[in-house]
Amino acid sequence: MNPTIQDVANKANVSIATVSRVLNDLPGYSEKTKQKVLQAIEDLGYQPNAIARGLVNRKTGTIGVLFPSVSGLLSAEVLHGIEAQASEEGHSVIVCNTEADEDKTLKYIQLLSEKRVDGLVFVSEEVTDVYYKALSRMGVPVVLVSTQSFQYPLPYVKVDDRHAAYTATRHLIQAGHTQLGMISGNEKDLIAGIPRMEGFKQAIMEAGLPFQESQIEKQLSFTYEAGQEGFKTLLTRHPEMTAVFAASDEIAIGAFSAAYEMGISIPGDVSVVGYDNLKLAEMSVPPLTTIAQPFQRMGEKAVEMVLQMNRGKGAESCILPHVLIERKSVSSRN
Amino acid sequence: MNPTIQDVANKANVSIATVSRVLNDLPGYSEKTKQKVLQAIEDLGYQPNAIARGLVNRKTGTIGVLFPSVSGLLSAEVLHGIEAQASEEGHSVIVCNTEADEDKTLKYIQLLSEKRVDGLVFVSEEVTDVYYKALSRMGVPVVLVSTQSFQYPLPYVKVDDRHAAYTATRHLIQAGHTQLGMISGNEKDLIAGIPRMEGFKQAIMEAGLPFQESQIEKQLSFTYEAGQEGFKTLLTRHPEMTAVFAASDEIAIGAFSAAYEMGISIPGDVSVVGYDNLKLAEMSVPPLTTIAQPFQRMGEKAVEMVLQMNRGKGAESCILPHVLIERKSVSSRN
DNA sequence: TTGTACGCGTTATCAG
DNA sequence: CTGATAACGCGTACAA
Repeated sequence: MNPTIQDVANKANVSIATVSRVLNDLPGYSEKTKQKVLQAIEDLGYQPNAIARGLVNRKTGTIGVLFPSVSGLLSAEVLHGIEAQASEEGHSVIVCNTEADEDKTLKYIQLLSEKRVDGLVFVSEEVTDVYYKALSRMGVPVVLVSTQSFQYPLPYVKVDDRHAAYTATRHLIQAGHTQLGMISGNEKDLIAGIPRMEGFKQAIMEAGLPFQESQIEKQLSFTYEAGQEGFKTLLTRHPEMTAVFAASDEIAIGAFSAAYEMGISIPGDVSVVGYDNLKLAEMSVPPLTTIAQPFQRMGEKAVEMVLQMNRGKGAESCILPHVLIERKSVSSRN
Repeated sequence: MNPTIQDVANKANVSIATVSRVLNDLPGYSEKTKQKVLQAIEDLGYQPNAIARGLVNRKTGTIGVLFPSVSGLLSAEVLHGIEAQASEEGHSVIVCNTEADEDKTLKYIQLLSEKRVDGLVFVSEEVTDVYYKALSRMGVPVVLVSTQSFQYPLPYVKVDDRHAAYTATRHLIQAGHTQLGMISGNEKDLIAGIPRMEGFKQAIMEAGLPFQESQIEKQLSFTYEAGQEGFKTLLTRHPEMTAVFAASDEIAIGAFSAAYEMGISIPGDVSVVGYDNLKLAEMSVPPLTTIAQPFQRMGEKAVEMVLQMNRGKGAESCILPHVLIERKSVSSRN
């Protein structure tokens, strides 16, 4: 049905070896035969079969990506970067939505392994030992995005969460706020939970401001609903509060909604700074001041690393810089 | 390196044919040998090579998806549905970001063709004749999502844009509004542009309300910025306006922002209904009343159709139902 | 410069 | 019930 390299060879009156040569432009044929071959390819509408090619080369030109949630605003941006860089380097990407479920994740790793992907990117999820075992059995490069493993030597790309949280909090302090609160996501989360709380605390301590645990409202997730909930309980507990650091943009926007219901003006009564810089952040009223994570760049970098690794070179983990994006949700008290 | 079916056969003292049989549970072997084989597979940690399998079966278990933008909120939801259904049916999906660029799109079609995907899903983009030519050369099922082709017989899945716009507008009218406006996206867009404008007009006519073209503000895109811009010019042109239908949620949220700047209260002064029902819509202040497109279901349906088609059966296009989601951005004048 | 022939890992046909 | 063996489409030493 689809013409094969053999058909091309016949039509051009050469051997398949020669066709293969011009296809991969290797040396070893005259200009004249090259033209004949090219012509035959054109005439037949020949398209090389990447499957057959993959079988012999042991390279599929495909990398797999594991997301805990593909519909998350965040994943979409990381995926964008991954796809761009992969395409740039002539690879394609297979997306997998694990829903943070162990069975599903394991099944996907198995699947990607059978499909012989050249490497994979593991996003925003903790690497448990079962995962690691499955991953290392594949024998292909793996790089982590927006997460990291303390037990296993997997290279990662992320921002410095603690530092970023520090930056956010410091911004609030420099604007003259002294009564600060934080709405945190999951406090069990070793990556996005704890470090951000520590950064918050550190900034406060350094400024010589008083600190007590009740200033941090610990929610279970980083969602909009958590933000609504968290803002309410935080402000009833500490009515004097004048600024809050939200551990994610979604939380921040949830806080906006709660504030609106409570008749609290932002940034008039209380200032808010978020974390992530999703599209959302520029579309809110008021536009959200937030810490930008370079999601797209993170995706790109991860792919670069994977590809570099299976060129034989090792790859070092990297911490990408975060940036504070000033918009309209913080007011100055100076 | 990776154990092959041959290794398993050796270890179990059987032929590769037998191993293949138990692998694909075909009939023809005793329980005893089955156990031996299974044991060998277990011991070796054997994983079938999907590439080799694909070569002989002429089926890769992979489908390709073409998006004009992967980072769009909308694409993320469609992708979610696609991935879910594909995974459900044992397939994986390769994502491609065309950026609505012809060259890129063509290159991707070529790539997917070489990778011998079993079918593909084409999202939110017009099927030009070059595309169609490339597509049909592949000889695999193609289904359109959120778009449709008038020239070519490609099955699609979408909502009835005209009807949905009608529903939205009618909702405004039934709430007692008589001075309606619309912020439209690209008026050249045969799918998302024109039909929605027609639906808007139709609802107004049917209600016996006066209509003039200036009630529709035509923007170039469906973005947030278009919404900001559009709302301003629309309301300066028609200060008497009390309700507006936005051709997308992003436009609606942009309108919220503009309204805020202009000191116009929503829904106090003017009511707004959006279109899409993105995550965004529930997170805005006030929460946005909007037309829900079942994006996830659309993605699912599309892969169902693709898979069904390469089982030999044809697939009919389908119009999925839209639903009006009432939230807080519309006030009643009755 | 060009062609032959083997191998990549499976499935499927056919003979035992 | 089981085992050779021919495809599948391509890359590549090796020979010519």
